[in-house]
Amino acid sequence: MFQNLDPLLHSQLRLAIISILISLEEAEFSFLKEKTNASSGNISVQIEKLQEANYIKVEKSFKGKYPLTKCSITKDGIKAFEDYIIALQQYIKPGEH
Amino acid sequence: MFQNLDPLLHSQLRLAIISILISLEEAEFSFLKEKTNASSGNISVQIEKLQEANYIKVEKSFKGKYPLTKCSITKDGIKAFEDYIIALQQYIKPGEH
DNA sequence: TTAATTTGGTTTATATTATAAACTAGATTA
DNA sequence: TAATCTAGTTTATAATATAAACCAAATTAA
Repeated sequence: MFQNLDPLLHSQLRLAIISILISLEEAEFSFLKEKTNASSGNISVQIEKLQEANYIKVEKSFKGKYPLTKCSITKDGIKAFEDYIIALQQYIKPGEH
Repeated sequence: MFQNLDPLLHSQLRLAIISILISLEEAEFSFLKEKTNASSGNISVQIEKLQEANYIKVEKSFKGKYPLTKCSITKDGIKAFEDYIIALQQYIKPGEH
């Protein structure tokens, strides 16, 4: 009846991150932070979780002298996001029970 | 950019409960348990939380000799569910960032 | 008739998550 | 050279979800 909702995506902040990355080539740490209004610490932790699951790729470099973290979504991430949306439909579409 | 997702509804089990109740006059404890595949304990706790928030109404009576718990959604619950869905659109609709 | 099982739950404990606070390392500005 | 800023990470705490244990009464089975 109700499919499970991928717990990795069923989190406000991680869902927002994936939602941004799905329509962008890549995004910087600070960009994600600004768009999501999350704290650095929270973003840092959630990015790591998404990376561990191979939903996103994280590249660390330098912009001039400052560290720079760029994130992009992976194939697995796209798949997971699509699956999540499909599962979610069952919860938010009325009249299916 | 991203609206907050009501944390009371952004939970797989509570969302499933509300999703069922939105299209039904009322539902029994055991019905909700069966449809959601959750444990009694989990259902019990989540029903209480939804009730505390006044998202659902809980009526306790007896069916013959056994206790019977019936749940139904309230106006507040309907409003919260609708708001949740609207907020959620921003996360799952592509190309809005 | 009494022991085991079932119904319909609640309470409590534990595991998982999310969030906030503190911290790091180096760069910049005053 | 002291304070502040960038760009984060690590650690601690609070909140949540889930599982396990428990309860009272009813039923069934030996």
